Amino acid sequence: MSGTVKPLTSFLIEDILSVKDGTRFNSKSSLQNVERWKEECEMLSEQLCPQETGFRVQTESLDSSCPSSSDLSSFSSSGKQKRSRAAFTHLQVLELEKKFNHQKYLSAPERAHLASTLRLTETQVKIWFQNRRYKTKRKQQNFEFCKDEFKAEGLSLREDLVRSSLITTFCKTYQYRPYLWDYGGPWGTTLW
DNA sequence: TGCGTCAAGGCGTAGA
DNA sequence: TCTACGCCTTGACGCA
Repeated sequence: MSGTVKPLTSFLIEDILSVKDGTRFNSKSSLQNVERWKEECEMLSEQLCPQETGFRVQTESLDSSCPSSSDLSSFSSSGKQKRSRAAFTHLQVLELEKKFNHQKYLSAPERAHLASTLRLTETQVKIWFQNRRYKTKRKQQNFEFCKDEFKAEGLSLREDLVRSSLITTFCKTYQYRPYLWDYGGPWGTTLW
């Protein structure tokens, strides 16, 4: 795992989802990211799946930015091995998200299959799902917390969430749990 | 440069 | 004992 193989770009889950829903992430940078991501996906699709439309995953298309074990040779100045952080490609995340939308847990064979399809290790897929479940849970908890707080203040939730500037200040207080402002996600319909 | 995000590390727990 | 999980933290990275 190393940083020698750089991903095409950085991106956010929001970037992917805001392609479908351009109204939610309308900041300048978000739009730029979306455009950039669309271009990259189109490029990849053309490159790798010339006869197919959309963003179908093919094994060949997932030349992961996931570092190989041979890249583990980066060391810090102290001689300690530098910790690396793999950055999955857009398509990998897209497929993982799609799978997660259908099932929150994978069996071993399913995980193995998904891992080989996406050219990731089974551990990476396992950890991704683990982190994803935790992220969703935190988001849910955060929402419940905010909801309770607003109820306590006598505000009707959805309208006032939009209207009131209180939401800004309130949730800044809880910015250490950023997931509330993530996209709707698999359980997003229960949130928004 | 501070901050947010996220893959991965680490620890405790449960089930087979 | 092994494996996978939840929970929380760490460290790398990109952005404003």
